[in-house]
Amino acid sequence: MGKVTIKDVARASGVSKGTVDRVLHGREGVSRKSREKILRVIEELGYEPNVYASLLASGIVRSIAVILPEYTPGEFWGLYESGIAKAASEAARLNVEVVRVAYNQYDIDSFRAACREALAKQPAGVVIAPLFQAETALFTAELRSKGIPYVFVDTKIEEDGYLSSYGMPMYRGGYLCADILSYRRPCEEILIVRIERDKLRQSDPTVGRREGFRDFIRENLPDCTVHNVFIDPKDPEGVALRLGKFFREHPGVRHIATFNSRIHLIVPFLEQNGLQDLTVVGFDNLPANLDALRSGVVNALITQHPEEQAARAIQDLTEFIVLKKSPAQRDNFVHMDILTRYNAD
Amino acid sequence: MGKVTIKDVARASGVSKGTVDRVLHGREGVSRKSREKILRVIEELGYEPNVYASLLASGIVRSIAVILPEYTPGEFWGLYESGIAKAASEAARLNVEVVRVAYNQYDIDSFRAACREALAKQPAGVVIAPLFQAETALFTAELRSKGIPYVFVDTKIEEDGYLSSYGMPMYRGGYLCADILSYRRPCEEILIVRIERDKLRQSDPTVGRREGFRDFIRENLPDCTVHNVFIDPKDPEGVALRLGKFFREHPGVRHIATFNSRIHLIVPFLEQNGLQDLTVVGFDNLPANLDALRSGVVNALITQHPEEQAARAIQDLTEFIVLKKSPAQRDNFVHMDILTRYNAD
DNA sequence: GTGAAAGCGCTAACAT
DNA sequence: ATGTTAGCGCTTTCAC
Repeated sequence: MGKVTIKDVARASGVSKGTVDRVLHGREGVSRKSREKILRVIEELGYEPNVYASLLASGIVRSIAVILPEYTPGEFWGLYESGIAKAASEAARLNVEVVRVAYNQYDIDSFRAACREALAKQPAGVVIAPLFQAETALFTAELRSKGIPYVFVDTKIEEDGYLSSYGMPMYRGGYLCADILSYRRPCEEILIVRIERDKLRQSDPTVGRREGFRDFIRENLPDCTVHNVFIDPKDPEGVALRLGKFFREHPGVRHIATFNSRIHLIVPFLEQNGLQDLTVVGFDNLPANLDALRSGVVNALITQHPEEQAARAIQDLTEFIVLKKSPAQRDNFVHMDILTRYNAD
Repeated sequence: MGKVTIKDVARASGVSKGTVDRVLHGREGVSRKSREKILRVIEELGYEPNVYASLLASGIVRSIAVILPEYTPGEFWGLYESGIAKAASEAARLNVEVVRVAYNQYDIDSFRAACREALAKQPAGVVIAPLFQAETALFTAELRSKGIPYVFVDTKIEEDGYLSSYGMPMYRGGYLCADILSYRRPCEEILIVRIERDKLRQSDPTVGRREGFRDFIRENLPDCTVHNVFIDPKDPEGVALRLGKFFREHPGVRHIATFNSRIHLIVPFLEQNGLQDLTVVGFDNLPANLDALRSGVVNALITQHPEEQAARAIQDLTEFIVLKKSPAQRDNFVHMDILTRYNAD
């Protein structure tokens, strides 16, 4: 059972292992007669090749291109790294290497260039965070035409050719955010802090959260007013100025949320102005966010698990590429965790 | 990166591969000095052993015991076979063999004996369908004390030591069954056909379905009467007699369901008595059930995917045993499919 | 066309 | 206590 080797096939066919290998890989230079005989024997004996031994001997290395936004240390996209590293070392055992391609998430040309660059590496598979939807659709069409499998992380786009997808349910995340925010005390006004530059991006990944948030408010706190303030991450002074102005005009606001990972950006302002009696909720376990959680400035963080997304994306691709095994589940929503200062560690 | 081999470690340590292998496996006969040097080099070089090469060379074979109820051809538990076979051939590539242990699902002593038998095979892992709950708890406690991982299929028991579990959401299945049954036309009376002998079993796996069914009726068809008829699968004539009696007493009944896989047992009776204008719903895609679906006697089947459960259970165990990889998800509910004559094939 | 031989990373039996 | 060797199942040169 399953223990038939190439040697057995060779012996039973009256040829050498080399010849069997040739027909196994459909290579030239085997007589019609031998080929047929060998094929018959394979059938009879129920021979199945051992992928692992094959990989070991051939040394064929395939690569998976991982296309993600570039980041500076401490930013959201950096959270994927540990998962990528872990999965990469597993994949290495199967002769699959992981190559990184980064793009500027605010520059579509950079995204296009990243796609070209990835393709140039002749990957056997691609992991991609599709921040530019239309552009991604063009790229995946090309991947499909080349027969290259791909998986989405962070979000997916509406199409049907991907191997699997990993992401967080955005709408529910926003809904949950509103729930947590209003849980501790009644809220009549909420401040949403948003990123100025996100307006530039074709697809703002936080729209789903915004909708979920809005629906929760509509259903549960119809009298609550939601304010927006836009800030620029690169301009800390500007952040302080805008928030200062806002709180002078709206001194009664006691609830703040962000729909992105940047809640930490407002921490200095809150600390410097002694604004302690607030309820502050954000997303993602960036080191800076966790610090703010521990110090009590931020009350709760909703986290997805980017490292898990990355690891499983790479794993799915690796297994598909070398073992031809399809993932157990195609669309995967990672679970959300709610972190407070009491379970931050 | 990840490409450091035992040879590299040997060279850098100034010893032979053999010695490196010895420390890698904590075997005797290495000088303190060499051991420390080698350990240091392993650390520095970031050496990680290649499991696949190791397996290939050692030829160590581990086994997984699969403990399921025995069955005769065409019965429910036979549906697991194809999944077991498939997973077994995959596992074989990793030197894991699957051994079967069967028990009589109506005889607790037989179940106990099966557990003993499985244990005697010194398995590296166990797959089990826990039809006897209390008895299973005792067995898994023993597995835990021996450090043997196990996974549940079909149902799980309430404890916390299993590696993963696969099953169908019983309650929802029953709820769905009632929905489908009452979909086509109003129903005032329903006949549930049950198995006489299931009373004997300590845990009837269909109770969950019965509850879901009952709740649907209560919520949506409060005026509907539910009848029960008990039959003995081994006594076809008795089946006909009991059903005949029932329909003489309740000629208005137009809806029939089972909560187990045995809907096919009532097909001969329905055919022989020309009872065509009924709505009949059952569970599981047994060959006999599919035939009844195609011929129109049964209107719908709700199917779980036993073969998928088995395959994934074995896969989880194999990966855990040889690669130390934990399953992506611990509790898994397989999806339910609704089969009618139009999508039976 | 085909066989023989070496080698992939690792293990295990046998030397020394 | 350590090195050498053969071999796991398969691939890949290199002969013939």
